[in-house]
Amino acid sequence: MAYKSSASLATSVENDRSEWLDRIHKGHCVARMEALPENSVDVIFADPPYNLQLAGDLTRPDQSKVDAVDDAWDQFESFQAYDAFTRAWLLAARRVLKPNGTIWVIGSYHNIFRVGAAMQDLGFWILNDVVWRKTNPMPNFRGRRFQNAHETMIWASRDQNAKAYTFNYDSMKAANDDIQMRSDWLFPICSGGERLKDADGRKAHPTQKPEALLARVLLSSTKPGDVVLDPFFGTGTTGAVAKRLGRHYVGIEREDEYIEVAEARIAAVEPLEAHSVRAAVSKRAERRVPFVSLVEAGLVQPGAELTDSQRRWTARVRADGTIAIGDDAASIHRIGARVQGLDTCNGWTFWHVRTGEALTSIDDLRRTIRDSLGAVEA
Amino acid sequence: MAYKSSASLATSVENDRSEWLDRIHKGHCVARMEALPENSVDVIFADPPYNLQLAGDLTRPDQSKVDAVDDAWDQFESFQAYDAFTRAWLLAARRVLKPNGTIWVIGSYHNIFRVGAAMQDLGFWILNDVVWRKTNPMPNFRGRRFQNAHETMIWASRDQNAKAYTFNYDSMKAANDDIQMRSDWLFPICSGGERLKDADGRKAHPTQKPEALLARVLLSSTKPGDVVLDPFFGTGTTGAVAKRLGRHYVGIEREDEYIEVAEARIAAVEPLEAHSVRAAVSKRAERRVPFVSLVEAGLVQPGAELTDSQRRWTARVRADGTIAIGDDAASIHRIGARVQGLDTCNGWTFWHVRTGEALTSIDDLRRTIRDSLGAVEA
DNA sequence: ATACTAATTGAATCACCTC
DNA sequence: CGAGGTGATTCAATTAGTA
Repeated sequence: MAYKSSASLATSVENDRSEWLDRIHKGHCVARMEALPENSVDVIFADPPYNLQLAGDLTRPDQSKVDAVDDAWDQFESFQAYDAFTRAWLLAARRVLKPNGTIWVIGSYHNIFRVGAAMQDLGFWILNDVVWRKTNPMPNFRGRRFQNAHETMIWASRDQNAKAYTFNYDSMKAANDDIQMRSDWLFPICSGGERLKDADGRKAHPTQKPEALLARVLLSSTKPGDVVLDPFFGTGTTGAVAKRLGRHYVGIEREDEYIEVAEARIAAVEPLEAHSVRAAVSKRAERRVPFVSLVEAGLVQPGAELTDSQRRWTARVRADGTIAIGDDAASIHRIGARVQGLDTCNGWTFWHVRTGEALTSIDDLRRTIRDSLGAVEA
Repeated sequence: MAYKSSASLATSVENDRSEWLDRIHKGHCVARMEALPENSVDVIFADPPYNLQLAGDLTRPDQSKVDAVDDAWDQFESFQAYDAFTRAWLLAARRVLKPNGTIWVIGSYHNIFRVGAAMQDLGFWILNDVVWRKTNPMPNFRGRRFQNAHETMIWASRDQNAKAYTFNYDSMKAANDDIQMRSDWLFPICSGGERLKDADGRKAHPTQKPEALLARVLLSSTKPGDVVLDPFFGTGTTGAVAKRLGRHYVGIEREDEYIEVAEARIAAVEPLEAHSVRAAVSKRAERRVPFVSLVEAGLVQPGAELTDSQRRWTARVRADGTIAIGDDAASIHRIGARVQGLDTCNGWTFWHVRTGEALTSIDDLRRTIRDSLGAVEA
């Protein structure tokens, strides 16, 4: 154990938890983690650079420029350089983790596959991958891909054989209307009053995470009094939520600017009373069911005819969930509007399918789907 | 091209698509893909095995077998073997893919991170990761983890610079009630009548995917008549959906048992009519109509005034199809950009003509021209 | 103050054709 | 093959501005 035989500072931090607990440590994550005592941390939450590799500028349809994450800390020369960085901090993280500790790492498709593979290579044992579905993600402005509407978190134990890690199954289930908590979570992105701003009103950090996300992470996998380490502390969301929930935090951050914001933020946090440290689960969103789901579910066949309640117009259903009159194909709403010469139309109530002599509104068919979805957040 | 100089079978399959198209090829996926002509496939859908204990599927680079064992070192060994297997089939897949082709790979947290990292290492360029959220996933019986309620698909182009891959943005958006399709999709798992059973009533394949999932994959990223390859064909979901949607399929499968089921299944599929399976037309694909055509058609008179929707600026139409403010004449786009102080502007949507008190966008006039052209051509 | 409308913004790997 | 012109493209929330 390199640590025990090293400098007096290291010995002192090991002997006196107050010297390194509930504090932000300035410096590089690897060096600072190496200075912490091994087997000392219950949970790690890590939000490492995503290595976005953005090329040119991107403008919205109104020609305004998208504020890209172009900070120096997100730039790597190559995948190899990113992998080396990833392995280095994961190794240092594993050393400070208790044998029954767990680690969360969040990322996007740009980096999460490399991170996940490195975690497996280093001996971490993946317990779940958890998808953060954003209620309000940024659109895809050029229409060249699917809207990138989620990020991925990997939750892993230190070792394959660690069986005594903390998972508060019952509180997760209770918080989720007595249905076990799924691996896909729905939260808004961090904005509004929660989003930290600098003196000029600009966002203090480009990638601040919502507190609700961190709260569910900590409520699911830590106990009150546990030690939570965040090696990419930023503006301190992990620390703020940990303090509020009665957990200890350890933050590591390189940028003075972020540290300053985080210190003030955490100082203002009032810990909840012990008995009220419970899950705050967002209310279930209303289920939106797109028309294509009716086709996919077989409730409406491709090629079937839709008609309005007066049987004045008919349109034909296509496999991709559009409907067509002749070669004019678009959504149920657009076609409904077009035949009536209107700007808008609620296709759900306008269009019907024939069932024998009678007509059934496709809105009624949608109800069938909604009922079958049951507890799943749409 | 190694292929062209190889055996006569290979030459014949290259020369005659009917010898390898809409067929199931029995054998190992790598060997069978190597026997297909390069640059011949539009889209690949791959559902590779991810049971790390499946020794039979895993071979070292030298093709020697790996013993599946479960202590830590051998776990590492089997990761190595799994990576070698993954790289081998991905390389073979990349060779048969057209330059603007795309590939879908589905997996769970057991394997998807290794697969994704390998794809990036081999030069594939990730376009999206798409989450399949299951409406009815298997519960976590021991209550030691979150319910594993999703799987992950990676969608990638063959090369970083491939910009002309197929993505039916407008189809996806129209099918989703005119909101762009997100990266998280909600579908039930494959069960009930869709789930194929053997003579004893047991499921014919352990990981049969729902047809609705494949339908959205193919409707989003292929055109009618495209060639879809599935190197882990199983019971042929990809083939059945491809045939139904008017796409060609190529299946590769090792097990006779699965091939038999798949053949019968696909034979029973009735293709939808052509008009039901076309993608919604995108504006990008529409015939280009230059502004001067509106002048030539008499829809806009030389000397007429154009104005923006707020009536802030006006420009005068000239007989040559340019527009002018004072002596400053240029295209509808250049002048639109100039008055707004922007780099670019879509003059079609920016400029309007006065019709009495109201304004009509010149884009609407263009539609008139396009409609009349369509009548001539169609 | 209140209600409505307009503007802003968020981890983004975001054209294509012709000359 | 590179330069330059044409022209396609956004969802949910918050915040600012206006009546």
